[in-house]
Amino acid sequence: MPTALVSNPDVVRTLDRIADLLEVRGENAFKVRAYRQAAVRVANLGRALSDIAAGDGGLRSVDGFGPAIAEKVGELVATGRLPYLGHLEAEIPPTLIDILALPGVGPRTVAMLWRDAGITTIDELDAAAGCGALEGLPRLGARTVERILAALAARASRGGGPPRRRPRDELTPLAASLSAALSGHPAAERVEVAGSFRRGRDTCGDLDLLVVTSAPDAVLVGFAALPQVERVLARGPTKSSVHVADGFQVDCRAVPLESFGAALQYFTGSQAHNVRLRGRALRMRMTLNEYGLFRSHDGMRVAGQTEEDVYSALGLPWIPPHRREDPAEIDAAPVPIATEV
DNA sequence: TTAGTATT
DNA sequence: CATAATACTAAA
Repeated sequence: MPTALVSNPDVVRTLDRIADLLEVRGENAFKVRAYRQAAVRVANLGRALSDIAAGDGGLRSVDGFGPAIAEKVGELVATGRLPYLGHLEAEIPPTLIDILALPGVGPRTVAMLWRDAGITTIDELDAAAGCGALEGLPRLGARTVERILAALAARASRGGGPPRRRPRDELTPLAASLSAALSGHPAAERVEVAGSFRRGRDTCGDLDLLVVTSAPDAVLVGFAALPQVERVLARGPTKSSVHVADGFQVDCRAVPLESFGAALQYFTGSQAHNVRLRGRALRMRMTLNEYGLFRSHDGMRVAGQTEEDVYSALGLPWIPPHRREDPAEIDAAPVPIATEV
Protein backbone atom coordinates (compact mmCIF):
# COMPACT_ATOMS: atom_id res chain seq x y z
CA MET A 1 0.00 0.00 0.00
CA PRO A 2 1.46 3.38 -0.93
CA THR A 3 1.95 5.95 1.78
CA ALA A 4 -0.90 8.43 1.77
CA LEU A 5 -0.01 11.74 0.22
CA VAL A 6 -2.17 13.51 2.74
CA SER A 7 -2.49 12.03 6.23
CA ASN A 8 -5.60 12.13 8.40
CA PRO A 9 -4.07 14.75 10.72
CA ASP A 10 -3.42 16.91 7.65
CA VAL A 11 -7.10 16.69 6.79
CA VAL A 12 -8.08 17.52 10.37
CA ARG A 13 -5.93 20.65 10.26
CA THR A 14 -7.34 21.65 6.91
CA LEU A 15 -10.96 21.21 8.00
CA ASP A 16 -10.36 23.19 11.18
CA ARG A 17 -8.66 25.93 9.21
CA ILE A 18 -11.59 26.14 6.84
CA ALA A 19 -13.94 26.35 9.84
CA ASP A 20 -11.89 29.21 11.35
CA LEU A 21 -11.90 31.15 8.11
CA LEU A 22 -15.62 30.61 7.53
CA GLU A 23 -16.31 31.73 11.07
CA VAL A 24 -14.41 34.98 10.59
CA ARG A 25 -16.32 35.50 7.36
CA GLY A 26 -19.51 35.28 9.40
CA GLU A 27 -20.62 32.16 7.59
CA ASN A 28 -23.70 30.21 8.65
CA ALA A 29 -22.96 28.67 12.05
CA PHE A 30 -24.28 25.29 10.93
CA LYS A 31 -21.81 25.19 8.08
CA VAL A 32 -18.94 26.10 10.40
CA ARG A 33 -20.04 23.41 12.80
CA ALA A 34 -20.21 20.87 9.98
CA TYR A 35 -16.51 21.43 9.19
CA ARG A 36 -15.52 21.27 12.85
CA GLN A 37 -17.58 18.14 13.36
CA ALA A 38 -16.05 16.55 10.28
CA ALA A 39 -12.58 17.36 11.65
CA VAL A 40 -13.43 15.63 14.94
CA ARG A 41 -14.72 12.56 13.08
CA VAL A 42 -11.55 12.31 11.03
CA ALA A 43 -9.42 12.70 14.14
CA ASN A 44 -11.21 9.70 15.69
CA LEU A 45 -11.05 7.61 12.55
CA GLY A 46 -9.26 4.28 12.72
CA ARG A 47 -8.39 4.08 9.01
CA ALA A 48 -6.56 6.27 6.54
CA LEU A 49 -8.92 8.45 4.52
CA SER A 50 -7.11 7.45 1.35
CA ASP A 51 -8.14 3.82 2.04
CA ILE A 52 -11.75 4.78 2.71
CA ALA A 53 -11.86 6.89 -0.43
CA ALA A 54 -10.80 3.87 -2.45
CA GLY A 55 -13.30 1.59 -0.70
CA ASP A 56 -16.96 0.78 -1.25
CA GLY A 57 -19.00 3.72 -0.05
CA GLY A 58 -16.22 6.23 -0.69
CA LEU A 59 -15.82 9.18 1.64
CA ARG A 60 -19.57 9.63 1.98
CA SER A 61 -19.45 6.64 4.29
CA VAL A 62 -17.54 8.70 6.87
CA ASP A 63 -19.85 9.95 9.62
CA GLY A 64 -20.15 13.71 9.47
CA PHE A 65 -19.27 13.88 5.78
CA GLY A 66 -21.96 15.28 3.51
CA PRO A 67 -21.60 15.80 -0.24
CA ALA A 68 -19.64 19.06 0.01
CA ILE A 69 -17.09 17.93 2.58
CA ALA A 70 -16.70 14.49 1.00
CA GLU A 71 -15.89 16.10 -2.33
CA LYS A 72 -13.36 18.54 -0.87
CA VAL A 73 -11.61 15.91 1.25
CA GLY A 74 -11.66 13.54 -1.72
CA GLU A 75 -9.87 16.09 -3.83
CA LEU A 76 -7.39 16.77 -1.04
CA VAL A 77 -6.44 13.12 -0.49
CA ALA A 78 -6.34 12.39 -4.23
CA THR A 79 -4.29 15.36 -5.37
CA GLY A 80 -2.74 16.77 -2.20
CA ARG A 81 -4.29 20.11 -3.06
CA LEU A 82 -7.50 21.94 -2.24
CA PRO A 83 -8.16 25.02 -4.37
CA TYR A 84 -11.20 25.84 -2.20
CA LEU A 85 -8.88 26.57 0.74
CA GLY A 86 -6.72 28.74 -1.47
CA HIS A 87 -9.73 30.76 -2.57
CA LEU A 88 -10.80 31.13 1.04
CA GLU A 89 -7.32 32.30 2.09
CA ALA A 90 -7.28 34.81 -0.73
CA GLU A 91 -10.52 36.24 0.55
CA ILE A 92 -9.84 36.06 4.28
CA PRO A 93 -6.27 36.68 5.52
CA PRO A 94 -5.22 33.50 7.33
CA THR A 95 -3.24 35.59 9.83
CA LEU A 96 -6.61 36.51 11.32
CA ILE A 97 -6.62 33.03 12.84
CA ASP A 98 -3.77 34.10 15.16
CA ILE A 99 -5.91 36.98 16.39
CA LEU A 100 -8.89 34.66 16.80
CA ALA A 101 -6.76 32.54 19.12
CA LEU A 102 -6.42 35.37 21.66
CA PRO A 103 -8.61 34.70 24.68
CA GLY A 104 -11.51 37.13 24.78
CA VAL A 105 -11.26 37.86 21.07
CA GLY A 106 -13.85 35.96 19.07
CA PRO A 107 -14.92 35.83 15.43
CA ARG A 108 -17.11 38.94 15.59
CA THR A 109 -14.30 41.07 16.98
CA VAL A 110 -11.78 39.70 14.48
CA ALA A 111 -14.13 40.47 11.60
CA MET A 112 -14.74 43.97 12.94
CA LEU A 113 -11.01 44.68 13.41
CA TRP A 114 -10.37 43.61 9.85
CA ARG A 115 -13.30 45.48 8.33
CA ASP A 116 -13.14 48.71 10.35
CA ALA A 117 -9.44 49.03 11.10
CA GLY A 118 -7.76 46.95 8.42
CA ILE A 119 -6.04 44.85 11.08
CA THR A 120 -5.03 41.42 9.84
CA THR A 121 -2.00 40.45 11.95
CA ILE A 122 -1.01 40.24 15.62
CA ASP A 123 1.66 42.90 15.03
CA GLU A 124 -0.86 45.31 13.52
CA LEU A 125 -3.20 44.68 16.44
CA ASP A 126 -0.39 45.25 18.92
CA ALA A 127 0.59 48.54 17.28
CA ALA A 128 -3.00 49.77 17.08
CA ALA A 129 -3.76 48.83 20.69
CA GLY A 130 -0.54 50.46 21.89
CA CYS A 131 -1.25 53.81 20.31
CA GLY A 132 -4.92 54.03 21.25
CA ALA A 133 -6.18 53.46 17.74
CA LEU A 134 -8.64 50.77 18.80
CA GLU A 135 -10.85 52.72 21.13
CA GLY A 136 -13.98 53.96 19.52
CA LEU A 137 -14.32 51.00 17.22
CA PRO A 138 -17.70 49.29 17.60
CA ARG A 139 -17.99 47.53 20.97
CA LEU A 140 -14.37 48.24 21.85
CA GLY A 141 -13.97 50.32 24.99
CA ALA A 142 -10.97 51.02 27.20
CA ARG A 143 -11.52 47.86 29.26
CA THR A 144 -11.60 45.62 26.23
CA VAL A 145 -8.46 47.21 24.79
CA GLU A 146 -6.75 46.60 28.12
CA ARG A 147 -7.76 42.95 27.97
CA ILE A 148 -6.43 42.66 24.43
CA LEU A 149 -3.12 44.16 25.48
CA ALA A 150 -2.91 41.72 28.38
CA ALA A 151 -3.66 38.82 26.04
CA LEU A 152 -0.98 40.02 23.62
CA ALA A 153 1.55 40.31 26.44
CA ALA A 154 0.71 36.81 27.68
CA ARG A 155 1.09 35.46 24.16
CA ALA A 156 4.46 37.20 23.73
CA SER A 157 5.68 35.78 27.03
CA ARG A 158 4.98 32.30 25.65
CA GLY A 159 6.94 33.14 22.53
CA GLY A 160 3.81 33.28 20.43
CA GLY A 161 2.77 29.73 21.12
CA PRO A 162 -0.56 28.47 22.39
CA PRO A 163 -1.28 28.07 26.12
CA ARG A 164 0.50 24.99 27.40
CA ARG A 165 -1.51 21.94 28.44
CA ARG A 166 -0.11 20.40 31.59
CA PRO A 167 0.61 16.77 32.30
CA ARG A 168 -1.72 15.37 34.90
CA ASP A 169 0.99 14.40 37.39
CA GLU A 170 2.19 17.98 37.35
CA LEU A 171 -1.38 19.07 38.13
CA THR A 172 -2.11 16.59 40.88
CA PRO A 173 -0.41 18.61 43.65
CA LEU A 174 -2.06 21.83 42.44
CA ALA A 175 -5.47 20.17 42.41
CA ALA A 176 -4.88 18.81 45.88
CA SER A 177 -3.74 22.11 47.35
CA LEU A 178 -6.59 24.08 45.81
CA SER A 179 -9.15 21.49 46.89
CA ALA A 180 -7.77 21.51 50.41
CA ALA A 181 -7.79 25.29 50.56
CA LEU A 182 -11.37 25.45 49.29
CA SER A 183 -12.48 22.72 51.65
CA GLY A 184 -11.12 24.85 54.46
CA HIS A 185 -13.71 27.52 53.77
CA PRO A 186 -16.40 27.36 56.46
CA ALA A 187 -19.21 27.52 53.88
CA ALA A 188 -17.79 24.79 51.61
CA GLU A 189 -19.65 21.53 52.17
CA ARG A 190 -17.94 19.46 49.48
CA VAL A 191 -15.23 20.00 46.86
CA GLU A 192 -14.61 17.92 43.73
CA VAL A 193 -12.17 18.23 40.84
CA ALA A 194 -14.12 17.90 37.59
CA GLY A 195 -13.34 18.62 33.93
CA SER A 196 -10.75 16.74 31.90
CA PHE A 197 -8.81 15.99 35.07
CA ARG A 198 -11.70 13.90 36.39
CA ARG A 199 -12.03 12.25 33.00
CA GLY A 200 -8.50 11.02 33.50
CA ARG A 201 -6.94 12.85 30.57
CA ASP A 202 -3.15 12.78 30.69
CA THR A 203 -2.93 16.49 29.95
CA CYS A 204 -5.33 19.26 30.95
CA GLY A 205 -5.71 22.78 29.61
CA ASP A 206 -7.21 24.00 32.86
CA LEU A 207 -8.52 22.80 36.21
CA ASP A 208 -12.21 22.72 37.11
CA LEU A 209 -13.30 22.76 40.74
CA LEU A 210 -16.85 22.20 41.94
CA VAL A 211 -17.93 23.39 45.38
CA VAL A 212 -21.17 22.53 47.14
CA THR A 213 -22.32 25.40 49.31
CA SER A 214 -25.33 27.39 50.38
CA ALA A 215 -23.22 30.56 50.41
CA PRO A 216 -21.71 30.61 46.89
CA ASP A 217 -20.64 34.23 46.95
CA ALA A 218 -18.61 33.88 50.14
CA VAL A 219 -16.89 30.74 48.82
CA LEU A 220 -16.05 32.37 45.49
CA VAL A 221 -14.65 35.44 47.19
CA GLY A 222 -12.50 33.08 49.23
CA PHE A 223 -11.44 31.20 46.11
CA ALA A 224 -10.36 34.36 44.32
CA ALA A 225 -8.38 35.42 47.39
CA LEU A 226 -6.37 32.20 47.71
CA PRO A 227 -2.61 32.74 47.86
CA GLN A 228 -2.10 30.60 44.73
CA VAL A 229 -4.22 33.02 42.71
CA GLU A 230 -2.25 35.46 40.58
CA ARG A 231 -5.07 37.10 38.70
CA VAL A 232 -8.85 37.03 38.83
CA LEU A 233 -10.27 36.74 35.32
CA ALA A 234 -13.92 36.72 36.28
CA ARG A 235 -16.04 36.42 39.38
CA GLY A 236 -19.80 36.23 39.48
CA PRO A 237 -22.38 34.84 41.92
CA THR A 238 -21.90 31.19 40.88
CA LYS A 239 -18.61 30.98 39.06
CA SER A 240 -15.09 32.38 39.10
CA SER A 241 -12.08 31.95 36.84
CA VAL A 242 -8.53 32.74 37.89
CA HIS A 243 -4.97 32.35 36.79
CA VAL A 244 -2.48 30.67 39.10
CA ALA A 245 1.27 30.46 38.49
CA ASP A 246 2.36 30.56 34.85
CA GLY A 247 -1.02 31.84 33.70
CA PHE A 248 -2.65 28.46 34.22
CA GLN A 249 -6.42 28.79 34.44
CA VAL A 250 -8.55 27.39 37.23
CA ASP A 251 -12.35 27.58 37.14
CA CYS A 252 -14.50 27.25 40.21
CA ARG A 253 -18.24 26.63 40.14
CA ALA A 254 -20.44 26.81 43.25
CA VAL A 255 -23.79 25.00 43.45
CA PRO A 256 -26.32 24.01 46.12
CA LEU A 257 -26.37 20.43 47.39
CA GLU A 258 -29.52 19.42 45.51
CA SER A 259 -27.70 20.23 42.24
CA PHE A 260 -24.48 18.44 43.08
CA GLY A 261 -24.95 15.48 40.74
CA ALA A 262 -26.11 17.52 37.78
CA ALA A 263 -23.32 20.04 38.31
CA LEU A 264 -20.66 17.35 38.63
CA GLN A 265 -21.95 15.77 35.42
CA TYR A 266 -21.95 19.09 33.59
CA PHE A 267 -18.57 20.17 34.86
CA THR A 268 -16.98 16.81 34.06
CA GLY A 269 -18.05 16.88 30.42
CA SER A 270 -16.82 16.25 27.85
CA GLN A 271 -18.64 18.96 25.93
CA ALA A 272 -19.65 16.40 23.32
CA HIS A 273 -20.92 14.10 26.07
CA ASN A 274 -22.96 16.94 27.57
CA VAL A 275 -24.50 17.84 24.25
CA ARG A 276 -25.54 14.22 23.68
CA LEU A 277 -26.92 13.88 27.17
CA ARG A 278 -28.87 17.12 26.93
CA GLY A 279 -30.17 16.23 23.50
CA ARG A 280 -31.35 12.91 24.87
CA ALA A 281 -33.11 14.73 27.70
CA LEU A 282 -34.96 16.88 25.15
CA ARG A 283 -36.15 13.78 23.26
CA MET A 284 -37.51 12.54 26.55
CA ARG A 285 -39.27 15.89 27.03
CA MET A 286 -36.92 17.02 29.73
CA THR A 287 -34.19 19.64 30.11
CA LEU A 288 -30.79 18.92 31.60
CA ASN A 289 -28.59 21.68 32.95
CA GLU A 290 -26.06 21.99 35.76
CA TYR A 291 -28.85 22.48 38.29
CA GLY A 292 -30.76 19.32 37.54
CA LEU A 293 -32.96 17.35 35.19
CA PHE A 294 -36.39 18.92 34.76
CA ARG A 295 -39.64 17.91 33.09
CA SER A 296 -40.34 20.26 30.20
CA HIS A 297 -44.06 20.72 30.66
CA ASP A 298 -44.09 21.77 34.30
CA GLY A 299 -40.45 22.34 35.14
CA MET A 300 -40.54 19.76 37.91
CA ARG A 301 -37.17 18.44 39.04
CA VAL A 302 -36.66 14.80 38.19
CA ALA A 303 -33.05 14.36 39.34
CA GLY A 304 -29.96 16.32 40.26
CA GLN A 305 -28.54 15.36 43.62
CA THR A 306 -26.32 12.57 42.36
CA GLU A 307 -24.85 11.67 38.99
CA GLU A 308 -26.38 8.21 39.24
CA ASP A 309 -29.86 9.76 39.55
CA VAL A 310 -29.29 11.91 36.48
CA TYR A 311 -28.08 9.07 34.25
CA SER A 312 -30.73 6.73 35.58
CA ALA A 313 -33.57 9.19 34.94
CA LEU A 314 -32.28 9.40 31.36
CA GLY A 315 -32.50 5.61 31.04
CA LEU A 316 -28.72 5.19 31.14
CA PRO A 317 -26.30 3.40 33.40
CA TRP A 318 -23.85 5.64 35.22
CA ILE A 319 -21.01 6.21 32.79
CA PRO A 320 -17.53 6.43 34.32
CA PRO A 321 -15.81 9.76 33.63
CA HIS A 322 -13.03 8.23 31.51
CA ARG A 323 -15.67 6.97 29.08
CA ARG A 324 -17.29 10.38 28.63
CA GLU A 325 -14.94 11.48 25.86
CA ASP A 326 -16.75 9.73 23.06
CA PRO A 327 -20.46 10.52 22.95
CA ALA A 328 -21.27 7.40 20.92
CA GLU A 329 -22.38 5.17 23.72
CA ILE A 330 -25.21 7.45 24.75
CA ASP A 331 -26.73 7.05 21.30
CA ALA A 332 -26.44 3.30 21.59
CA ALA A 333 -28.95 3.24 24.43
CA PRO A 334 -32.59 3.47 23.31
CA VAL A 335 -34.81 6.24 24.60
CA PRO A 336 -37.35 4.62 26.95
CA ILE A 337 -40.69 4.07 25.15
CA ALA A 338 -42.82 5.55 27.91
CA THR A 339 -41.34 9.00 27.49
CA GLU A 340 -40.38 8.94 23.84
CA VAL A 341 -41.64 11.81 21.67
C1' DT B 1 -30.62 45.17 27.94
C1' DT B 2 -27.78 43.12 24.41
C1' DA B 3 -23.62 41.34 22.11
C1' DG B 4 -19.79 38.71 22.41
C1' DT B 5 -17.14 35.27 24.42
C1' DA B 6 -16.42 31.52 27.41
C1' DT B 7 -17.45 26.98 29.84
C1' DT B 8 -18.53 21.81 30.22
C1' DC C 1 -32.36 21.08 6.75
C1' DA C 2 -30.04 22.15 11.69
C1' DT C 3 -26.97 18.97 18.06
C1' DA C 4 -27.39 21.89 24.91
C1' DA C 5 -27.52 25.19 28.14
C1' DT C 6 -25.79 28.63 30.98
C1' DA C 7 -22.37 32.43 33.14
C1' DC C 8 -19.76 36.72 33.07
C1' DT C 9 -18.25 41.19 31.27
C1' DA C 10 -18.35 45.28 28.74
C1' DA C 11 -20.77 48.15 25.68
C1' DA C 12 -24.91 50.45 24.27
